[in-house]
Amino acid sequence: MGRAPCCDKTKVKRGPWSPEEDNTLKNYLEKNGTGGNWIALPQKAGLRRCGKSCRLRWLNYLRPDIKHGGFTEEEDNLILTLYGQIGSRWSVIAANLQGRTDNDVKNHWNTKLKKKLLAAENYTNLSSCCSYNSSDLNHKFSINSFSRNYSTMDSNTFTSLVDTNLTNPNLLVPEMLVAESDQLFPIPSLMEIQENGAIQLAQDQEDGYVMDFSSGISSSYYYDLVNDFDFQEKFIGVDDPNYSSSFSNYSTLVQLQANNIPDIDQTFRGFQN
DNA sequence: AATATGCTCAACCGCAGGATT
DNA sequence: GAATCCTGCGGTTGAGCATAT
Repeated sequence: MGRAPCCDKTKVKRGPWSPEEDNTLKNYLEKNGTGGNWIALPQKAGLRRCGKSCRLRWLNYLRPDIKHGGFTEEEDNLILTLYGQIGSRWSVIAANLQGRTDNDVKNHWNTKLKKKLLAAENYTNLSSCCSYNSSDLNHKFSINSFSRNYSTMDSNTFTSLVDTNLTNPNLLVPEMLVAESDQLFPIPSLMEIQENGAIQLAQDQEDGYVMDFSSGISSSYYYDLVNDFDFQEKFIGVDDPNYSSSFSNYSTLVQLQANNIPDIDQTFRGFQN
């Protein structure tokens, strides 16, 4: 047996809402609320609309706390970050952006951000696939390492890929790991990070933690720490010719990310040398 | 100026899943 | 426990506007 339709489509109006309909719906909801039943609402409010349509119109357009207008750079960065972590769960992403609806975020993604990301990924080449095992630490890592050629990427595109505002507290930077060709360099220990600070470490380890191919391809990475030492690759910074001081940019990001770890001891427990 | 093409975003659709009967 | 109702969600569509040819 199929589902009964939510309303009789021959008897309801469809398509764009008129200002009069908007006023009717807004006035009704401000006075009475939804009454816990969107299906019955249009009849009570005197609208020839489907309940689902009323709900959508209210949630996506008429609500007083809706933010209309273009997305800021900060919002773009947050969407990109969250999409990388949870995918197309627009309602969850929208919940992190005050005044934005899932529909807004989804539209923005489909029309702007997806293209931005695809353009960026055209610069992405798989360079190697490595694994790092440490019996001392009793943990195993399996890491896919990618290198990206940013040499021709404009700085706006580059900036849009980096969560410079660090708005998501779940983002962690437990390690820096850099590969040169297929070789992996050691991951700095917690002790080293605590004693020297991430900036100092990055500056001290120019040859170890930053790839610098003569071809112009260079990259650095940080990793999310998720679910019991399961690492997810994230991008942090590059040696980009468009940046006069790209290495200091990278170091700053590492430091900011390190500061953002709420409980570094807890994060690294079991990891230390 | 006319037409084609691309872009934006409001609105719709169908499904999943929780609540209710 | 099954059937039905209702809400919320993500995917998709298409009208209207902007820009290119």
